[in-house]
Amino acid sequence: MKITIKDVAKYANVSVGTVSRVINGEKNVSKENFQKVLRAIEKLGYVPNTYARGLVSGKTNSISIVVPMIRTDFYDRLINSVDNVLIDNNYESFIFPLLSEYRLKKFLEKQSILYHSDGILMSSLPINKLFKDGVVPTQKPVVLIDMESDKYDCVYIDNKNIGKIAAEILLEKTDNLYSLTFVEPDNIFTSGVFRKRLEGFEEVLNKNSIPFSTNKIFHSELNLHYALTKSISILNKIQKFPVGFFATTDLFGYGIILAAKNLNLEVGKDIFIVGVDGQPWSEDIGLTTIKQPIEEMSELAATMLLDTIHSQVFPKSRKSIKFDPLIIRRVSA
Amino acid sequence: MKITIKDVAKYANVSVGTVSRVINGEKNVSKENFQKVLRAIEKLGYVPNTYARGLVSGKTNSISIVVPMIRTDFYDRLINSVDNVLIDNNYESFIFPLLSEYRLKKFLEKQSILYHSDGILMSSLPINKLFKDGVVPTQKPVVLIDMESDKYDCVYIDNKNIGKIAAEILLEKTDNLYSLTFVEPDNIFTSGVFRKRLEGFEEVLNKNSIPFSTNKIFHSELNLHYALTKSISILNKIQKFPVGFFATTDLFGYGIILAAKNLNLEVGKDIFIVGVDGQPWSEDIGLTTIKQPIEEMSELAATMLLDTIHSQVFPKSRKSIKFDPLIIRRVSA
DNA sequence: AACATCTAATGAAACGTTTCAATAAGGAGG
DNA sequence: CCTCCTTATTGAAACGTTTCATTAGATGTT
Repeated sequence: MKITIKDVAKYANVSVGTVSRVINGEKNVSKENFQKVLRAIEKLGYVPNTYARGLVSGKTNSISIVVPMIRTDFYDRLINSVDNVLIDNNYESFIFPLLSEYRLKKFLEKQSILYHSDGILMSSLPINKLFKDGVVPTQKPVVLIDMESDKYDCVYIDNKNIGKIAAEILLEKTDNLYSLTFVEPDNIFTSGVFRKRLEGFEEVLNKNSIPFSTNKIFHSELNLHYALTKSISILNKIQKFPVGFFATTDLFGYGIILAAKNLNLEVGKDIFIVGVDGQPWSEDIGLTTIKQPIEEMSELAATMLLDTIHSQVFPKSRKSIKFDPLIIRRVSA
Repeated sequence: MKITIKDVAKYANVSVGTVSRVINGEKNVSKENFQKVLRAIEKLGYVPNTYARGLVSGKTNSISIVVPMIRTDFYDRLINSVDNVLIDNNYESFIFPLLSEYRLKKFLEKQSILYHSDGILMSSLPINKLFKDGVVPTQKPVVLIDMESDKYDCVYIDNKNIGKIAAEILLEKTDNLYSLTFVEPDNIFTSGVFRKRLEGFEEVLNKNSIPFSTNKIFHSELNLHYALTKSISILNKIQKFPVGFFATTDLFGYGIILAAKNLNLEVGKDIFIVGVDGQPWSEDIGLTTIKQPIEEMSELAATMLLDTIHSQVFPKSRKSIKFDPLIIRRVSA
């Protein structure tokens, strides 16, 4: 049989209102009754019904985190950082990884369970491609991470700037420059970060009148196996050394380093490499990398979201917060 | 302003009961009224309130999927397969990756949102370590994937058997055998699959009186970088060839293959390798592997869970379903 | 002593659905 | 023409909370 708040009230010999106030940690409960209610809850094994709560209060003490996938370090760190903020505020999170076309379609509909939490945190998605006019189909507060929008609060890093920084670092060493990058399929999942990074890179080279055209840009899939194979074939073709590589993600930097070792090229002398992401293992392989402060960004975004949820003031002013990347120099450049 | 079922009823000039039946696809609605209601819903932008629904019906048309982490191919495939079953039944899924101690703690509590769906699908977790007496704190139906229990329906693969098969394959080639495996930390997240695989492997070797002790077992972390580095140092120490390796997961097989190529060893001649998982990329690198039929297992588990949810009969008979692994032979063994 | 203020507690209304008993209308079978 | 099903519809009860107006008593202020 189901235990309801009424059973608790009866057992503790108080009114349901009092039990409710105890559960929600509100004041105006005598110490004596507070204890009586706690004991009753414990004794009866009472668990508040989320649906009844949500129905009447409109609050659920939960938020939704929407991410394109969950197979990378990036989102792992993101989710953990958000959770850290939620703990302190007694919130829970639902994670919604898109993963497939089916899931995506579900999540675009306004009746999706995604929108039944108190707020939405969305990361690394092309909001303007996904939603008509870039508007998420909900009245609930929305905060974006690693995305830009003029309609919602957002916390992001300037990917173009990452490319610029990479160019500047590599130019200290050589102007014989190449890039290994990922061609994002032109689908609704992709936000174009790789393209933006490369744009920034090209911009600096152009400004310095250094020749850089499509024949200097190579492509890989997002796995080490492919990156390594590709890097070996690229390095075999290169005539002039030293050479510099902008790896638009650390993974590619890893592939290039492995290939270089395979071909007996000395990293930091014959070949210079700058990666992006600041993966923990980049240290082990001596990869110079440009790191995104994911933890800081995620925590700030979560805090902003909770603030908006709790705020009574409408409309709140929209904030757009840009973070600077962190440069981590190692032997590779 | 919020649009409720009453607004729809008024607009369509029918009763709320009729609107409810339309929403839920029940019969006994005239074609005319059906269309009128649909138009009203569209026009007013009505979205049913999940909380009101859950409160009165006790159903949510959603299930929870609990996984230890979400950064591997295994769970990616598992979730997609489950989703495929859910689509056909108009269900949605919530994914609960444990990820951190905090999340774990949350999910062990009986009031966790995890238990507010219609059923729970749990994968690859040490149920007896996590829950007292191996009992999940809910009355909702539970089905386990890649786990064994005498209390719940489960769909699993015999990991010990995987080790046995690996031994038999490698013994065709050589009895100079080693293993590269993962030492699962003795915490509440780990289910001991790696240990079981190795046990099966050792059992066959013992039966064949082949010397195999701890000095033949090497350990790696679960990332390619580590596996590769470790493999190189191992192969450098090995004197006698050919040599055979049981990689308790494909990832380690990959590391060994990369290391072998690095040291100019011919895979399939100087060195034999058997991996576990049947990752898609194992084909590209010619890795012989023992695959778990994740898709089949997951789909079956999801179907069983939905059956139990819809079943009126209690108690249902408990089922324990064991799958056989698939052997995929390639150049590496 | 009179009045205002604060704290603790109550009980009922409200939240937005589903479900169910009740009713009406139509058609089939005799 | 009567009875019995079947189909379509209604309106109200029920679900388990939170919230709010109300009350009562205790405390403080003039």
